[in-house]
Amino acid sequence: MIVKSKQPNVKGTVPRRSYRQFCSLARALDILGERWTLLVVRNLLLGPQRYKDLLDGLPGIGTNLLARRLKDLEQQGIVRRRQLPPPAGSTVYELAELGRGLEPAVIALSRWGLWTLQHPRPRNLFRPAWGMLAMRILFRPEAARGVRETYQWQIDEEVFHIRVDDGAAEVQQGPAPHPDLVFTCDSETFRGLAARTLSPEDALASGSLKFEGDVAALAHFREVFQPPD
Amino acid sequence: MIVKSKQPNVKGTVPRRSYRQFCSLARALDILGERWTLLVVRNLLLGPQRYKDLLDGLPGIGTNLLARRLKDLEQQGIVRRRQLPPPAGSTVYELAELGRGLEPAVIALSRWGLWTLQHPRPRNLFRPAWGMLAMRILFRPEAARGVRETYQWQIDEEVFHIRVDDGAAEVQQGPAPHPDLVFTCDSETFRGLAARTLSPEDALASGSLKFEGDVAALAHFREVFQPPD
DNA sequence: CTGCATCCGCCTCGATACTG
DNA sequence: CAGTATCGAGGCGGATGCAG
Repeated sequence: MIVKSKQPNVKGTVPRRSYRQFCSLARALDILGERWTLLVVRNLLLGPQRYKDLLDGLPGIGTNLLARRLKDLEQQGIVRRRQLPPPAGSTVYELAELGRGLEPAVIALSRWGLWTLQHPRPRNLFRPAWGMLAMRILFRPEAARGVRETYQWQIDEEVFHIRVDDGAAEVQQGPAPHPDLVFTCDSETFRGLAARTLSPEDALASGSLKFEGDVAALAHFREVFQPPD
Repeated sequence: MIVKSKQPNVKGTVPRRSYRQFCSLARALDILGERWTLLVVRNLLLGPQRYKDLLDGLPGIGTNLLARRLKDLEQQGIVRRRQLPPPAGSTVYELAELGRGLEPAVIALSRWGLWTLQHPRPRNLFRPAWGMLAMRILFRPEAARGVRETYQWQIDEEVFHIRVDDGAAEVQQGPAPHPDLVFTCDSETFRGLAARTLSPEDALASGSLKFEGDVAALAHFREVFQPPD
């Protein structure tokens, strides 16, 4: 005789599959362990996104699956659905407190995965937003003591900024009010920088990477975002 | 026309499902994101395990799935298969360098998941080994400066130890040579301690938790393994 | 056009049985 | 003890439908 461990599957109240272990890792994976879930969180770490933005930023996800993940994440209190004020009026998804608390875990997993970028797969896509995650990985809090600067990155048509404030760093999409430094490059160059297969020196020397701003700020940036070698 | 992105699926050389993104998080999840994989790593973080130990420590996993996960993890260089020297002679699985590098990510995810233990699910199982993971989470490096002690935990029939060495902590299964402190309790008590629904004071007062050793070491332990509140 | 819902084929998962 | 073989159920991926 087969005993169903799940409820009769009332539509909308599906009791998610669970490891049924009293363990914080297992419980975390009950919530985040399904396919695409952590990648949705990754994309939302840069700021609120519309449904369409998420679809574009998650190439390969099915539109149905994205909808389901967002619904689950919202129900779990990780993601919040919000209407932008007029005249925009569009709905955006953003991380709730619980979701923002995932940053350390996302960073830790990404840092572990850094080695894989040395062995690139043939047909892998790249988005500048994912490269900004690498910036978050390379950030060294102890080297940022006393530093209070904002760095802006313009990669092709996309803009991001990093706000460093004395040991803390925040990476967000969009321009910053008064950046101390503005970098400009194309997506290909940024890809190399993020994967550390292209050194900043070479990129600056070849002109594929340009910067505008104080030279002292550039020195700070290079000091603060250094690989742990 | 439908283009198959995968190879003809030759047995043994299956090209694993991939997000196909040039992103360290996506690549990490290509390797670790499938069901049970990180839980296998969690169990191996406490030391080498036989196949049977892993099956017991991962209730709910199918034996076929465990075999497949171990094979994949070994091929990825995360897990190593090793024969114990005679007279034991049994095969054990242990983490390779790459696998040991996963500890920060596992800790980070577990720490995020700690809040879930306040809302226990009805039929969730518990193993002392999972509680030792909580110990690793509660460890505060800055409070362990200058501390160089070993704490042993005897939970029902299982034994673990924690070696603290000036800002670093290592949690392993089995007894320690010369522990500075030995705790003894049953699984139920330990579960409450790990979930922080039972305070050490109450446990010691009620006698469900006993300790043997130096009182100064007990003070150190309490200082070093404190919640971040 | 955005923001989903529905449908369908395939592949992974989970449970059990079985073998060296 | 240490796995392999088998098979049904369900999650996933891709295409398409549809309402605001």
